[in-house]
Amino acid sequence: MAKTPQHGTADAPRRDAQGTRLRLLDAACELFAERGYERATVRDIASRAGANQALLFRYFGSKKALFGEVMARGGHEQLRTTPAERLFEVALRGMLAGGANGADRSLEVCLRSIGGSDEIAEALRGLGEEYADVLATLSESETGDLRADLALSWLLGIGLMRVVVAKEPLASADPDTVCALVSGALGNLLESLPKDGAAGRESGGIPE
Amino acid sequence: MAKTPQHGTADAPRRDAQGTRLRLLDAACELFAERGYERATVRDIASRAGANQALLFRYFGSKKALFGEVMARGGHEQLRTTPAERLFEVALRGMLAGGANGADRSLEVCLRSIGGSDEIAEALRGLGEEYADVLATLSESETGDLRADLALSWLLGIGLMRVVVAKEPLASADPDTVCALVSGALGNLLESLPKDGAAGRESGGIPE
DNA sequence: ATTATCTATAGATCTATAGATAATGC
DNA sequence: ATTATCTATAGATCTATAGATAATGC
Repeated sequence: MAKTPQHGTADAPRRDAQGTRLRLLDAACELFAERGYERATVRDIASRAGANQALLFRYFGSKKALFGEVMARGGHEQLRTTPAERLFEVALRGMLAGGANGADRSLEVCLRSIGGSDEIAEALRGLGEEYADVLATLSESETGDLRADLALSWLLGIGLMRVVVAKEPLASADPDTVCALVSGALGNLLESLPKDGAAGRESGGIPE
Repeated sequence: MAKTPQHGTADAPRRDAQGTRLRLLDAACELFAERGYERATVRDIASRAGANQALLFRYFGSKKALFGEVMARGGHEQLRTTPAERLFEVALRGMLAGGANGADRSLEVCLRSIGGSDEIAEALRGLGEEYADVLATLSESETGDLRADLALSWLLGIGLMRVVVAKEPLASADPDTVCALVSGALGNLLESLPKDGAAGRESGGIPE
């Protein structure tokens, strides 16, 4: 029983500040997504990271600061790398997958943390702002911003009922089926351009 | 300063167990809706009710039991008194009003309390079950139950973004505008009956 | 005498910090 | 010697309870 390595990887040094920091960040991301901000205690997080609880404060300062780093880390690559017209479906599929692959769990983390503190609501508002801004470009309507908010609301509501509340049959529904139903209903909302192509538009439509 | 009545109503007796119980229930309903289950402490609730904190336990046993009574009290009259085809709009308008009139705040309370404990998620699942069951009767599709869940998800997502997160422009949007946009997009989802009236249906449609 | 109300406090968490311990690098 | 890690605990909440106090009804 001598030399038992406390950490998962085989060749990790016994004292590795950067490694411990990263494991804490990973553990926090998981636990925040599983239980939300409030219910994931710093001791739980440190325990899952195989680290001492005091190190969490040494490396991040406070639990809130750790939450901030978790939210910032996902980096919202999804937002930057996904073209606007595909963003909704990609985000929806990520939510339906529930972090199975390397999906961005930022929205999920927010959903589970709602009501915890005002900072959490602000974090979700900020994240929602970014998504809605992109979605708003899809609609040329005067109410494009509102339509984008409504689309985002649906996305989050589905995540809430499926992932957090586990309402059946939605919780076990096939992602393709859900996507098809939602996309169909949402088509009319986001693409305000009449499909029959009313005359008078200056820039010609770019066919796919 | 003698004889200062501690309670709001003028002619209330100084010792009134039933009255105190009711004030506690009202205060709990308000505070749960404002802050969610976790952040509304028993001392806050007792304070708003103008009662001693110990009475809350005497009359309800525990904070969870009080929450249960609050959720049960609304009685979901909305569910019983509203015809299925109007339920979605009525519930949506209630959510958009945010308890301004005597609207049922049960869904709002749930939304703000999500993530607090498993019992809360169960409460929302149970309430969602009742709403979804009614909404499912609107669709004759094979996926009617799923469609109902998706409609309910949208309703809750809108409540989440508007009431809890306060995302603009949704938070300040005109209820009529929101209703029109959502109803328009949802029409295709819930009423699976083809509008062009495919032949072969046994019961004749009842015209409005 | 009954019982609605109040005081005081137990007991369980949870975040955060101060200071001790021990593994590494020079 | 430096610094990653650990121990112990302060300090702040919050739910819940035991027992004292005081307003009502007979």
